[in-house]
Amino acid sequence: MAQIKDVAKRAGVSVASVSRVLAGHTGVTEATRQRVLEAVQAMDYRPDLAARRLRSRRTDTVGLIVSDIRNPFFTEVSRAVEDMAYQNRMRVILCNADENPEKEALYLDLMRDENVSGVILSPSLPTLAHFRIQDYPFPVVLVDRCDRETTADAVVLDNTDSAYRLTIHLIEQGYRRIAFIYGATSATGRQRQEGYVTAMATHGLETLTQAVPATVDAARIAASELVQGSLFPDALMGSNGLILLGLVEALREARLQFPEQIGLAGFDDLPWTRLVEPGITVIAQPTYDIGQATIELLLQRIAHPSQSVRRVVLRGELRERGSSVRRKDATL
Amino acid sequence: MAQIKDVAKRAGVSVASVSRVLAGHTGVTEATRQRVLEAVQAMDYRPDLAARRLRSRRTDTVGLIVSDIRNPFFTEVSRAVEDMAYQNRMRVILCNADENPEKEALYLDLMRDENVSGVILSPSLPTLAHFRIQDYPFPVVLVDRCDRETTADAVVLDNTDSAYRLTIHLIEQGYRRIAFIYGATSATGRQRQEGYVTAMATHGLETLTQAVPATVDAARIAASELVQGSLFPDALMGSNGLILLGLVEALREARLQFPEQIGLAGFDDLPWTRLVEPGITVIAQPTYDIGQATIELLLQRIAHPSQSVRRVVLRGELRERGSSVRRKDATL
DNA sequence: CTGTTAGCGCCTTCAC
DNA sequence: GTGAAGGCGCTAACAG
Repeated sequence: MAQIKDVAKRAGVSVASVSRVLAGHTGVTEATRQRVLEAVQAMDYRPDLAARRLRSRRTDTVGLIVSDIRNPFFTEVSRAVEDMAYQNRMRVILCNADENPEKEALYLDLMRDENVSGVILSPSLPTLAHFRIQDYPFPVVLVDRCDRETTADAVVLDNTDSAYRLTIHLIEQGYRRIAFIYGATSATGRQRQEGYVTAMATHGLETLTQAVPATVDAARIAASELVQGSLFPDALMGSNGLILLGLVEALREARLQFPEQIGLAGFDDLPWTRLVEPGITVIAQPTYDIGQATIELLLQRIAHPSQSVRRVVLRGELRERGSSVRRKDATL
Repeated sequence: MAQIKDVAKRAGVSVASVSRVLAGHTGVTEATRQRVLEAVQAMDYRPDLAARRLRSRRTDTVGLIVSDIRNPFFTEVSRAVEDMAYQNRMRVILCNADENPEKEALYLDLMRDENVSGVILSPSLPTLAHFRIQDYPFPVVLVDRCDRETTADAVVLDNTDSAYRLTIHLIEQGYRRIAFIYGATSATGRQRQEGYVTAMATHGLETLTQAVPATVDAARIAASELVQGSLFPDALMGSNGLILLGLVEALREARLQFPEQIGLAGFDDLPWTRLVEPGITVIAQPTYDIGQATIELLLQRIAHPSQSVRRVVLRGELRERGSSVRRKDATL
């Protein structure tokens, strides 16, 4: 492997000049610049990143800690982060916390060891509860999940408002006993539940909520009990794509047709929500945009460590489909 | 930040001893070992990875270059890789090539710059065609995609055989004019197409194949033309989950019911294939196992650079569902 | 504008 | 068994 001094020798300059040219510093004669670049090219010189990182004390690396990589929401966010990061000459270290606070802590610790330039994190509820930005030696931008109280850069959906609009939609379609099944491990689920509660209260309706671990199976089991119990909901709402999937499975098992026998709506416009007849009404999240906004916020923060804390809130879009059409016997 | 010399000072030993203890070397008195560990603990000392990497010339980092992170197959593979890698004290650098050979080349180059310990790659067809393991200064294990000719460690599905079995299943169910729509950018698609062709030939049936870019939209458009054209297929097969999704969309648009009006089957047992009535017949891939086997192979290769090349072939599992049930008018 | 040089923090011979 | 010392390859401060 060619080293910087080999390049310097070949170009007939000092290592400092080579370094300067490669760093894009000004104050180098065009002539030397050319000679250096030529030598670099000829020798296929590649700076040793370990050495550079040791010397410069920066890694140009972003840590991405997602709650659950299997959730298509996070997949798409990761894709956006990855795209933008490499465009900005940054590496991405991927970590999947599997909704496990201990793993989150472990990975955050690892990020410290790695001396990353910054971290993107979608914290679980326990982590978020104790989260203080000043506990970390690197900038952190939260994505998807954050509290009103959290003092940190963040990019989130308008969760409460979106859930409110979705609930109102169901109410307007004539549903009354609407049950809300939501993920207990995230701030997002809770905020969406708040929106649901507010909407129900506005119309003087009783609420019916159920917190579950954010998995398909947990949602399926909870929904099964709900529809077969004595509470007789006339519509089901799920707080995210995985939970919504569990609800559909439960309704299939119970042989309940939607919207004829029970209404259905949820979050995340996943491909299958259009394919399951007659289509499922959802709030679509601008997932790629969320990821993009997050990495942009992080890059800005890295560039300007002391700029004021920002929160970017993106709007969810209601996509009405067959699963929530007006009940024949509805009376408003 | 505490450094190794601070720890040494506090423990009353030399930096060499600290280094030895931390590296788990033998030949250190239990007494000094204890004093060092105590000091490390007390000072919350963390070795500087950049320095360690420069000095040791190894990064303990794995590069993961997937074709398309949105494909749930690769999501699950990534999850397994990530799990196992961190369990083995390795970092994972994530790269999403988006089925783009240029991006693949770019990322492979980047892996070289990063001096990674090894790379996991799911190559596009062009990359695979020119792929020679000796062109890279690090071990590479291929995942999901590889040719018969490729001389490299690899973990793949029994693509040809699985496709053969799936096709035979359709034939046995009475389908005759079976069309196969497959991803043109991967060896996988082509191998599955071979299995289809073999199965059709076995029964003296005419083949009907269509290569498309491996995206939902491309598959949808191709399928639309196919079912509305003059070739009148009586069944459709898709070579992976994204393509299968496109096929379903096309059938919906054309208002063709499966299995009544047309049979349907494909690859990848995604959640929605059970939910789309009456369920879609698929070959299920052991995705997590594939990922796990891949990283294990890579770790072995890193440990034993000169061990013989290995190929791990995992078996796909046929899951029969309603979309391929026997046609009423079938005559074998 | 260019070159010389002193480290960045750690590991690892090599003596003792 | 332990310590002293020389780099790993690069950047940046300083001097010219």
